Amino acid sequence: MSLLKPRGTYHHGNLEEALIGAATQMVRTNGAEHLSLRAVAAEVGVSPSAAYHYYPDKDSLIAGVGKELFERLADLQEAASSKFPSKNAKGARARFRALGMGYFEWAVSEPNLFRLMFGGYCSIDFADAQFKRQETRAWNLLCSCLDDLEKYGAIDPKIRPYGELLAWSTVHGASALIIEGHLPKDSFSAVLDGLELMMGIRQR
Amino acid sequence: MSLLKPRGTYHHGNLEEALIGAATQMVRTNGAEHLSLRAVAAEVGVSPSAAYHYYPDKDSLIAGVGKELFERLADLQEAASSKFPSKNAKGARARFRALGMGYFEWAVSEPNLFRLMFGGYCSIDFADAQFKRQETRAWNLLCSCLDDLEKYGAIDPKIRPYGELLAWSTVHGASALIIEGHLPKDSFSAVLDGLELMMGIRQR
DNA sequence: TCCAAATCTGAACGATGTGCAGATTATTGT
DNA sequence: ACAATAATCTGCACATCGTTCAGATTTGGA
Repeated sequence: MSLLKPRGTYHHGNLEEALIGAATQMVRTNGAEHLSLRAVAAEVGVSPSAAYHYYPDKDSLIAGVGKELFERLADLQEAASSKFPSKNAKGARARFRALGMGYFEWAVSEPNLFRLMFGGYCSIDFADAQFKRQETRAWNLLCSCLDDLEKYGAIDPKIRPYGELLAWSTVHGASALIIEGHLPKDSFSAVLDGLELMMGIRQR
Repeated sequence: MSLLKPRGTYHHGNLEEALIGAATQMVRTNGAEHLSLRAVAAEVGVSPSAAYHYYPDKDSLIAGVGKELFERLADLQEAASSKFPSKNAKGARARFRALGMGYFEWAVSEPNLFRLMFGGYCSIDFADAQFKRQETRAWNLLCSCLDDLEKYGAIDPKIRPYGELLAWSTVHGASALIIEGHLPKDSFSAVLDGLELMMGIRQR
């Protein structure tokens, strides 16, 4: 179903999703801080007030965008994850790297969307079931990867309890610092190298 | 010198700094996304246009706030650093922990200011000398701490080359994820424990 | 003392988020 | 098939915002 309302019609037919779609696109290119509700409505071919039937205010619309983005990120992680079978130490290690790299590449390729998710631009209700499910899904991918590494003796067992926390913090921190220009882009692979070294992640 | 212009006067006398001060305070409590140039001017007792004599637009004012905040953070790190002499392994370790804790506590106690600095809200000119100096100052504190740890054999030499990158990324990432509600507040000490463990940072 | 530079005001413009009354279309019950 | 009701959308209005610009006020130097 199209995002733009056919002219001559009164009902859009798909407004809620169309608004999210247009808003996502506009945040993607202009940044969340420059998003205009009126521009989103115009893009979709609808009056500004129409949006208020689905979202009580602009912040809620942005939160809606955010919720969808967490789903996209979890999908990305799942795709990266499923590329590497992880039936042995080598596979688990490749999966770990793919998860980190996927996270970083998402951040670098879509900095405005990444900022929207993690920069305090959107006030998602953290009790929201849909959101919780997506974040848990991504978190579990990381956990099971670490579990595999442990199973194959490919991670320092002393470090294992800190694994999820450290991996996410480090990868997220490096990604954030890089897209904001505080660290050079090419430093990420070094971060990942260092992280694997520190965690005792090795083949075999 | 006061921030509010005495009524009955025409010239403020200290507008540039007063604007930054008022803006900082308002960002601190309301967040950068809700900062109003007009409100800042009113707070200082001046017409909105007056600000344009010192800052070409609102973004520049926010950037000015940001620049000052990086100075404040470097000061904080310096204070935390100088509390721990680092004349031996134990001291160097305490200093490392103080640097990490100081960074985190700053983030947690002033989330809106932290977001302004690192969330893409302010477009600081990274070539700006004043900014560069402050960021370098903080970076050097971390480097010399790691150097000390190395000197006293209190860090895994294999890890040392990745030290600054990993420490900053991890501490920053955990801080950011925590203030945005993605991780519980009390997880930070675990992150720091894990980081020290991973880096082979130990007493003696 | 007088002139130039620095500093600030006031009014104005277009754009924005949001509320509300009412118009238009879809859906449901009979 | 038709009427009543709900869902959806429009148009207008209002306050606020960032920004511009002509001009008022003050300061400092020759």
